[in-house]
Amino acid sequence: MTARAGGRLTIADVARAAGVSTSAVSYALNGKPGVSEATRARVIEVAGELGWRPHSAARSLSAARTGTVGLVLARPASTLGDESFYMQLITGIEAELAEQGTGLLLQLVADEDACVEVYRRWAAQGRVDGVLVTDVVREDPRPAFLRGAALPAVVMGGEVAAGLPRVVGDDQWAVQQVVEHLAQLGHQRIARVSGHPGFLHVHQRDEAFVAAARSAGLRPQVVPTDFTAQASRRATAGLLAHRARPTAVVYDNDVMAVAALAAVHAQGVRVPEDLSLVAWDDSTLCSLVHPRLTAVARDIRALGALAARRLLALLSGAQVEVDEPGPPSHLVVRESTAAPGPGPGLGPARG
Amino acid sequence: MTARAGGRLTIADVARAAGVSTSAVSYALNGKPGVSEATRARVIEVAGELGWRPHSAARSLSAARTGTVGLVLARPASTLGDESFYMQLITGIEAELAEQGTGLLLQLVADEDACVEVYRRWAAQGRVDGVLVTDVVREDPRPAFLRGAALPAVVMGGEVAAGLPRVVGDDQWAVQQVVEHLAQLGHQRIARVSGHPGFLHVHQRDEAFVAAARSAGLRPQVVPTDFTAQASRRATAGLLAHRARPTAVVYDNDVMAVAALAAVHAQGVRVPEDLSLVAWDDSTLCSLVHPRLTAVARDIRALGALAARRLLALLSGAQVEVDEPGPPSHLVVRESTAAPGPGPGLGPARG
DNA sequence: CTGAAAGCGCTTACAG
DNA sequence: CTGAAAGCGCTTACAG
Repeated sequence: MTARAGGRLTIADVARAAGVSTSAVSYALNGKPGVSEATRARVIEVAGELGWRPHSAARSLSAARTGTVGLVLARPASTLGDESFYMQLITGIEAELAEQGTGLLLQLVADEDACVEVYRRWAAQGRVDGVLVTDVVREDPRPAFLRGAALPAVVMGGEVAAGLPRVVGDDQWAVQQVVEHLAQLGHQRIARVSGHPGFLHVHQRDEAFVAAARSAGLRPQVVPTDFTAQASRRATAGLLAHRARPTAVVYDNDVMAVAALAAVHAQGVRVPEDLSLVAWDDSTLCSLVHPRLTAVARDIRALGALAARRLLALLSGAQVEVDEPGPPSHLVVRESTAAPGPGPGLGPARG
Repeated sequence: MTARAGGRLTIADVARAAGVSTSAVSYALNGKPGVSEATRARVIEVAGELGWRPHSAARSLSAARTGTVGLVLARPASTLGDESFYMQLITGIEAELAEQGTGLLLQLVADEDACVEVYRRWAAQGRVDGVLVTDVVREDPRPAFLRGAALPAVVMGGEVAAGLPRVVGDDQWAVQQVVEHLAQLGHQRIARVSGHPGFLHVHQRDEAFVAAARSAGLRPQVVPTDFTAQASRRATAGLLAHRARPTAVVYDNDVMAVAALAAVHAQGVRVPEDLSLVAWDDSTLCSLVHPRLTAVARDIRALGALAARRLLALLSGAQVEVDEPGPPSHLVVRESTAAPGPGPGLGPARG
């Protein structure tokens, strides 16, 4: 009942041990008709005893499916490390894939064009059965390529029509919740320190923010950044230097919000008495600091899992809706937001 | 010059287009002897024009190598997301692998036993050429399995003999730097809020900490945790409640250090006037807070890259040393460490 | 230096 | 329900 010395255990070994043909083993293990239930059970038992598993490459070659899904991330290494978003997303994706015995091939690249090159190579090599796409940018070359290359794909969190199946966010709704929260507290001038405007979700949050603020009678400002702590400090300092400074600022990630908190704190600006702060994408980090940050929370893991499940469905030939809503956002109100101070005076000199 | 309709482009198409045999194409593309340089050049050109790439599964099956390396992480999803360590490590690994055209298969599991199950499956399926191992625990089942399964592996950051090639850290040296720094500032009682004691590197840092403190004439304390912010707050509160409270605390990750900073700050304890804080594994987070945290910095990306390079060398049959030093640690002194306050009095009531 | 052929380990029509 | 055989797309001895 052991493999021949030096060799790999193959389907032939299992067939021999079970006293059936190799095709019977294949049918039995893959849950296909063509074998009696008695034979199927015996084959499964024998395979288990021997510890045989179908050779991945052989199966891929004959079945024309790899059992692997690809994820290419086009963000700087520092961003990937600092924002828990990506690891949470990967965790969610992986959990779903693992459940179905599918592997995750991960590659990190510099930009969307490099991303397309990876897709092109993977498609030519038959390396993956499909890919998961995130961080769609304006004029993103990926959707068009993926449609043309016949490489199945699901876009995560994209807000615009990409012509690909998508798990869509509810950013617009979430932006409204944030603005309403600030309006109810009595804020009149609110600002948004946003991420890189090339990202579609950033652009759409920007527009939603301005629209929601105006319709609530507030005066909005938007400052674009590159998602880094340094850019956040600079943007925040710029906002606070104005005569008509905002009394509340919404940041596009947790790192920028926390960096701003520390920076304004060091200048004697009190949060939330002098300035209210909101972070987008709640994280452990937001609860780590003092005061804890009010934040827009999403179940990123669920987003990843949902996208993975959809891709697997797509690969198994199921009909899938083009758009499916992702996990809902909700505002987690903590201590960093409160009613604005009495007047334009700001800082420790006040009171 | 195009593939036949509906079909995949194969080596036969390239051979036909170049007017040679398929074996000549294979030799030419793989840089093997057996073709003239003129033929090789023409084949490469034709393959490029057609956009042909060897089919991954076919190559794996015949060449008995997958061009893929595996990484299994056995940590809770929250830890993976919160600590930038993992994404930095993956970034470093991936950069090195990508350069050599090797893929990274990533899987997340609950514990070391589940990790072994994945290795077992991968080995049986011929899914990867080798694996990278991190977070070695006491009585870790993985090294023994990997040696037995003939699955090539390199251990990252392990400090003990695992019988596998390792990229080793310099934790002992780093601990000494931290302790010396605190001793020079005049601290007498120092504590270490360490991670889960099951991890070998944690255990070894614990021992090194106690030894270094004693030999410097200091009084050390060690409190084990599970690496979470909550455990850090509890451990820190416990330390500060003692009569002979420490005047400096070293935390085993950035999240715990930042959580403790916020917690003691909320209680009126000033950092560094009343309490000095040190974080292990510097990160963006450590520079985000106020005061910025003194921290032990390592080039995690370089660690990942080095381990990946070693594994690739191992796979290509090169002789590799069993132990190779990883990137050196160094102490980054910032504002969270200073000389201890004048007496046992602590908190806002003082002075 | 080149070509025809076997073989990697599966899956899947196809005939019994 | 079962078995013999072709085929997936490469690599690699082996004979010319």
